[in-house]
This record gives sequence, C-alpha cells and structure tokens, in this order.
Amino acid sequence: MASIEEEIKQEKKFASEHEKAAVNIAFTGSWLYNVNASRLKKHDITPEQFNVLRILRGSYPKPLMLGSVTCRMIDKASNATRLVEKLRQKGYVERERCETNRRQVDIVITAKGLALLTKIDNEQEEWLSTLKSISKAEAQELNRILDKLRD
Amino acid sequence: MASIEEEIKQEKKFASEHEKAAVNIAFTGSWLYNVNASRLKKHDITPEQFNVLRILRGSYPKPLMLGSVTCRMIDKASNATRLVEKLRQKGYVERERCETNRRQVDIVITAKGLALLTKIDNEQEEWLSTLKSISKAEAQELNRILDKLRD
DNA sequence: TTGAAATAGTTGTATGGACAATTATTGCAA
DNA sequence: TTGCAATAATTGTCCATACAACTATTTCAA
Repeated sequence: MASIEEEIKQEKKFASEHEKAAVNIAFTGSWLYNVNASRLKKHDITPEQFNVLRILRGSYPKPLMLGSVTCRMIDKASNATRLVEKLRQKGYVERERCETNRRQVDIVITAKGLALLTKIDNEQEEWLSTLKSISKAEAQELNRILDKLRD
Repeated sequence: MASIEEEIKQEKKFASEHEKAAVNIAFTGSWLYNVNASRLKKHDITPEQFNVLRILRGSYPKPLMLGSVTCRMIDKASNATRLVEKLRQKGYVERERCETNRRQVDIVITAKGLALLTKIDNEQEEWLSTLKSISKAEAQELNRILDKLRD
C-alpha cells in the first residue's frame, strides 16, 4: 500500500493526522478525477460535462433552470453557462428561455444525451471496480467521516 | 450534519456506498480546496503555488530540479514550469540552469519566499480548526481508508 | 564516432474554475 | 406608478490542468 507520504515523497512527517487528512483528500480526489476523466475520454466528454448530464437526467423529462443545475454540481461554479453551451454544441442538451420568467433559461437533456448516458452506464461496473479495494463497510465509514468533516 | 445527498440535492439514492464515496471525495475535496484558497488569497497566492513553495522549503537550502518538484506535487501536472515562473515573478523562488546537467533547471526558495511561509505558518491553527469536527482517531481512520482505496 | 533514443523542460491550445462586472427581467415599496 | 433592489444569466480576465508537439542536451550502442 502506498501511503500518502510515499505518494508525494515527503521526507518529514505531517504535523498532525488532521493536516495529513487534508492532503490525503486532495491527493485521492485528484487521483480519482484522473481515473474518471480517462474512462470518459473515449466518449469525448469531461467529468464536469458528464456530471451535468446526469443531473439533467435526474429531472428528465422536466427541464432544469441553469441555477438549479449549478447548485447540484459537485464543483459549484459560475460557469455552468459555458459547460451547458459545450453540451449543446454536441447535441446532448437543449436550452430555451423560460416563458413564465424570462430571466431563466430552461435546460433539458436530449435523446442523444440520454443514449450517451446509457452507453456509459454499461461500463459502470468496470469504473466502480476501481474502488473495490475497500469494503462496503469501509466505504460507509468513509462517507460518515467525510460528511462529519464538512460540518 | 449535511449529508452528501443533501449537499448536491440528489433525490435518488446512490446505487452503492462505493459510488457515493467517489462523489463524496470529489465534493469534500472541492470544499476543502475552496476553504484553503480563500485563506491564502490575502497573501496573493494560490493553493498550487503554496504547495510548490512548501515543497521547496522541504529541501532548502538544497535546490530541486523541476522534475523533482513535479513528482512531489499533489496534482501532478506538466505545467510546473508556469507555476514556478509565477512564483519567480513574485520573487519567491530563483531558477538557475544546472551546470552539471544543462537539461535540468534548479529551483530554490528565496528569503522572501521563506518569510511568506513563516507568516502563513502563524495562521496554521486557524486553518486546521476547519478540520476539527472530526476526532484524531477519525482522521487516522480516514487516512487509512484513503490509502487503501488507492491500492 | 555518430546518430538514434532517452531525458528535461518549454510552449500552444483546449478545458474548467474563481471572481467581478454587466445585462435583462422581475418584484416591491414609497 | 415608478424607480430601486433582487434575481438569473452572461461575459471577460486570470489561474490551473491535460495533452501534444517541440527544443535542447545527454546517453549509449552499432
């Protein structure tokens, strides 16, 4: 097992378990992101775009306004506009100005977007196997501690 | 406590604890990054630049070649060149072509860079308090599980 | 000895995130 | 009623990452 100290070739010990945990979360998050990005790459889609598509599938066939997409995103950002525009150019989503409140923009996933997600679903097992070095109980404990950490 | 489902306003349950853990790591990592970025902002430095400076302090007064900086970084990237250049412009590091192997570039932290880190060290307690909602034992367990996950 | 392979770093382009300024629309209170 | 504040989205700028192409230097084997 490669400890976090070995991974970042750190000579000195961390000052505390808490500081080590902060680095470990960042490092593991980055590692996980790259594994995910590489499996999505063959579908010509980024993890961020994939995340937005899954959010839209969650509300399908009801559209979501842009702000609702943003607040469900893993990385809250102000550039949902640009992410959605990329997905629109690829034909995975459609945008329409909301008629009842013309400030809003309604976004809905297309049949092509749904088909892409279905295709990726079929590879889900392979992707999840990346995480199988920990047990279900350990995954539960991990989730519990991370939720508590953000308190 | 805000569970990860609440944080991303997910109606459906995750298919598995493992999938939930993957999202939880990404979400918590992003949250932690933003807390860190905001405390470093008053020093006009980014978390990535801060990380590079700490790496250079770790080897001070011995310089590190660029490749050694890269392999110690949390986010391995190919743009250590540009990160170091930003730090050089701010006067925090110096670069010099290595005389024994002219392909390499030696990088060393300056007195100004060391002084900046000392100043930030003094705020370390405040930053670490962000993580204090979990106990030391929980931090240890978290580190154990994350190390195992990357196996 | 010499030229191909390996090593170390740099640079261009695309993607995404942070933040601030701006536009358009709606709501509301004096 | 009107004009100011709030809401929703867009846009510009900067920083960072991913990846590929490229330069310079060193190594090594035919």
